[in-house]
Amino acid sequence: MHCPYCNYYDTKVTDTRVIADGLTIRRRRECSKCSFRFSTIEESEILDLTVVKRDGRREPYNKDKLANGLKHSLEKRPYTAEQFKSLVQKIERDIQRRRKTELTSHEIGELVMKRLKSFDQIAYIRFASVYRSFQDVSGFTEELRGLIKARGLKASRPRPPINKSAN
Amino acid sequence: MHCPYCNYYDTKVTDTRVIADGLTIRRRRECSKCSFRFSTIEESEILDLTVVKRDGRREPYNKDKLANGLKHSLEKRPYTAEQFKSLVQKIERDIQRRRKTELTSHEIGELVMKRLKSFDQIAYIRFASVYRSFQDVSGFTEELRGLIKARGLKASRPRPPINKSAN
DNA sequence: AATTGTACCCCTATATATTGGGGTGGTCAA
DNA sequence: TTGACCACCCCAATATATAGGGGTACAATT
Repeated sequence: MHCPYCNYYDTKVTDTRVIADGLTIRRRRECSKCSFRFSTIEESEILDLTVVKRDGRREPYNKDKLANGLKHSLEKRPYTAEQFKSLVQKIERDIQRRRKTELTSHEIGELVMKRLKSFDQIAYIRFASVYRSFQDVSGFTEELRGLIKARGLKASRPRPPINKSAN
Repeated sequence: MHCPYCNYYDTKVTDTRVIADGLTIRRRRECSKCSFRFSTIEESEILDLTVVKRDGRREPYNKDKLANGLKHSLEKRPYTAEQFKSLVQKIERDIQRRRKTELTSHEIGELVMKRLKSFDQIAYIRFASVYRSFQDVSGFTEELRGLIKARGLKASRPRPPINKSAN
């Protein structure tokens, strides 16, 4: 990896730590030429997945689009950056567990809903009303009714930013 | 690094490629237990920098905040994801070249402006009007006058998404 | 005032990743 | 329809990173 300071092509690793539940590697690197030190992060990334949209168009999977959709549903809702990151990681893990090179945006939407439901119920309803409304209105209103009855529409408290074992 | 599929702690690298002008390493990994294959990305990350805000409060540097500020200035402006990423990388490189563990938000704002000026002049003006307005109004209006005269307020065309040599 | 967490630093033996070669299939643009 | 580009696949020799130890400093939290 190149040096961010002088752009020399060769840098060496001086320290390696596994962090965040083993999902991330943090390295400390040093430039072979100017000795500049810097940190790097290695993380899993979904690179070769094609998303098939409702109209049939296909496009490369894009983490930012997932994150933006989630942020939209979570607008003005209480959550920390760590909690959000963990949510995205869980959804991406669900995607990877499908072992597919193509997924429909609807399939991804279902995975998102599954995780959102236990993360923040208000966001879940917002998201679901977009992704499901035109498919099973009756089932969705049932769901809504159930939530209202059970919890009086209070959102579930976002969990503390602790990554427990796999989920 | 743990396996995203079965969460086993040990995965092995099967392939390594340096990409994006040497600023990024893409690895292909395989789980020692379930043989699941996945990709990872290693990138430079600024972890130990404290930002001193105008009111004196100090907080850890946060790439997302930088990105959000930029996106705000670039609202409705034409640019690609690659161009945006390259812009953020350049600014972070400028930050690293300062070799400081603390920077004021004003200093970061200056670095942002320097890069934004050649990226998109409309965004530059938007950003500058926030970061500079209360400090040197006369200098800023001079700047504006110059831009209007020289270019009739047309933004510079975002460059094609090619990363040339260091800058 | 004490504790937790994070980034950072250093060290060493062992195991692992890397580089460079060669190659496939798919998508996108010319 | 041809070429470019990207993610992916495989192999083998060499060089490099890793894990695990132990440690400092600082900030935020309790």
